[in-house]
Amino acid sequence: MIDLKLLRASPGQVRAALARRGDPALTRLLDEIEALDMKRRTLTAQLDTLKAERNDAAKADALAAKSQGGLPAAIVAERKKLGDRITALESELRQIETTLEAKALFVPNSPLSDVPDEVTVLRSWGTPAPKGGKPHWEIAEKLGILDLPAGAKLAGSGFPVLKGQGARLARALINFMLDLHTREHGYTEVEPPFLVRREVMIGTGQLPKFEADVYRTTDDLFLIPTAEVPVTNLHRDEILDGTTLPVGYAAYTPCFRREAGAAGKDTRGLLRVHQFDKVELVRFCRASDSPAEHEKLTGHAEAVLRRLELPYRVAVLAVNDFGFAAAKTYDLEAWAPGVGQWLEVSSSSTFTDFQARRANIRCRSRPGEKPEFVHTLNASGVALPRTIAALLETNQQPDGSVVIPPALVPYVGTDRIA
RNA sequence: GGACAGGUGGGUGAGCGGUUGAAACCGCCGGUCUCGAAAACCGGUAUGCCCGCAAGGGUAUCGAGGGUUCGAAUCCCUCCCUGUCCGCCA
Repeated sequence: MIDLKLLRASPGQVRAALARRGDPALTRLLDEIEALDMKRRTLTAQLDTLKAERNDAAKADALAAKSQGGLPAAIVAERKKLGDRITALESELRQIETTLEAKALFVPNSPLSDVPDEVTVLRSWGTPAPKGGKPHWEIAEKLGILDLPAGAKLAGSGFPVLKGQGARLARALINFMLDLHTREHGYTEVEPPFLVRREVMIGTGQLPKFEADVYRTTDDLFLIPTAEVPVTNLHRDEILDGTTLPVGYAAYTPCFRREAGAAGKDTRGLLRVHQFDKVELVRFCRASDSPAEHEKLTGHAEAVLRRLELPYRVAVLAVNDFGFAAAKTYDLEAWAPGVGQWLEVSSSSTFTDFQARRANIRCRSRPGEKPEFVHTLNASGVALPRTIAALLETNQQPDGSVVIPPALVPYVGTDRIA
């Protein structure tokens, strides 16, 4: 949520930062917001004066009513007039505030100043295998661990079915990742609801703008597109004790996304699906700590790929290329030699106070101090389908079998899927 | 799903339609006392918005949103949530 006070205090600065996102419609939106904010303040001032008048009168009337057993009709009429005026102005104000909020919810987060104009690869790890070999869907189909037609029969395209060692592999990855993050990175494991209320989706920024991308149930609950949604909102409307920050949560959930993608190369196999599993990392910290926290968080996601011995690279996304709510995003891309692509298996973002404002998550550094908004961050740690794709393609053998990386062997229960 | 009972500040818990942001207790912070601590005592302890450089002032908030009224924590309506019993069920 945009900071209206900041917009008021330094409109030039706010506009310049948002302009980098390259959306020309934003300027007009900000104009409207500024005008509404102005109206709101004028009206609020008027109303407060009238209400002060009413409160003073009510106190006097209370005494009079008690001693005289009632109020003169003239007084009652006068008070009623004042009351009616207040009611009228209040409904006007309410309408302005509703409109203002509706518009404000469509303003994206301001990118941090160190976000580049072009996507930039920052570092890479491991030695990518030469492009070649089979794509993961061919490997998996041959091994009988992936059944795309079965998924299509049940729910349509984009709903893969994992079978046998494939299902086992998915479960192994989930357990491996959760163990890593909870035991070595200090995260608290959470299993949240997979359906959430509308306001929860608004809190993290999926709504109101991206309603078309998410699934909604008939009783107005939404299937989570990521665990970020329920886990970040865990602390909505709270004032956290600043001395306990930062805190981190790790959550496994399925994720549901409609995002209608055209059929074709990118939608083949496991690369883009409507339902997938993911272990998500969410962190809450004080504002001053968030840049360092973002690096730490990204490192936690990287650790997964290193343990799995999957070559990857880290890129900082360009200013016009990352999500609505994010202020800065790193993508982790694992190399998949079969399809010959770097696959985005994790996105690591800092949201500064954008989500905290929407979800009203604050902290107090010391008792008695004014509460301030926390900063929220999250990263996939990591998403399963593309990781499985990279894993299968990287470790495929000439005989069609797939070698399991040592870190995963105890979880899969075998060192090779054949 | 059906029937009741409830939702008050960090917690417990009072509150007749009228100077109630709200008693009391607990907790927390500061102070006195002490070599230090405990105990005791004293004081302070919500958040948003608006005005103001500040000091401060105004206003709103008793689950949420509407309504009645000169005036609502208190009355009415809708919704949300919690508890208990019944039904159903992994």
